[in-house]
Amino acid sequence: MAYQSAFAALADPMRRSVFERLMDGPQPVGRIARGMPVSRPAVSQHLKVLKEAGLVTDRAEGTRRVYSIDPQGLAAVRRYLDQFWTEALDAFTAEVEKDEGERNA
Amino acid sequence: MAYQSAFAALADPMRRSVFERLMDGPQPVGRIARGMPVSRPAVSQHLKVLKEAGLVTDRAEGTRRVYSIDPQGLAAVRRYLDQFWTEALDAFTAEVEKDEGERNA
DNA sequence: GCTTACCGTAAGTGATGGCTTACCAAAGTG
DNA sequence: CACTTTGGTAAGCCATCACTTACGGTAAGC
Repeated sequence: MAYQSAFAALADPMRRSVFERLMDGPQPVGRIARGMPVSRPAVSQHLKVLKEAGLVTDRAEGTRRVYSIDPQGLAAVRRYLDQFWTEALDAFTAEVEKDEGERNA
Repeated sequence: MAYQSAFAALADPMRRSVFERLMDGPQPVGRIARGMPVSRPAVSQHLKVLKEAGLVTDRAEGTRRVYSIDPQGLAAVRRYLDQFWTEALDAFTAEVEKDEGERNA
């Protein structure tokens, strides 16, 4: 249902980096920002976008905010792609079979 | 391997519309553009981006160019997401179980 | 209470990107 | 050959966006 914002969120390379960092498990903003080529506020803004896209969740832990990956957004994108999968793949292989490898680009 | 450009390509709503139109099967540019709120050159530009992202392929048919969905780009995005799937989902459910529903957003 | 650490937000700026119109090339049709 | 159809490309414009610095607000430590 929110695959639209999820795509937009994952389109930016830096924001993907932020997202991928969370693969190592939940982390506070400061830790995520450390070692990144952009400022901490920039990371905060990226996290906000990711959160609105349902790709991450945050929880307060003292003065820190710990972010973790939210499977919800991932699931939305996955569903969107799967919607194409059979449909498009059928049409594609049908095309390929029709003119059996006379084209390759 | 080209999930990067695929995400960027699918981030734009209008470009997604172009892409989704191909679900009805391979179509020439003119047919795709007809009924769309943007000009035909705009559609051409979108198709170029989609092509470079490995999401569509084109073949010449007389003076027309017929575009179809290319599963290759879809597969790349799918693999990228799956890479998170287990990893992130494990971490997530682990977190959820740890503080068993005391937080909800 | 004061200071420090942590983080979100506001404002401003430079770059990216999607759109339009205009133009050009190629393939069919008389 | 002239004419039409089809579609890719160039140039220019305007909106969006990612980044920076500056600021404010809250929780912990002394």
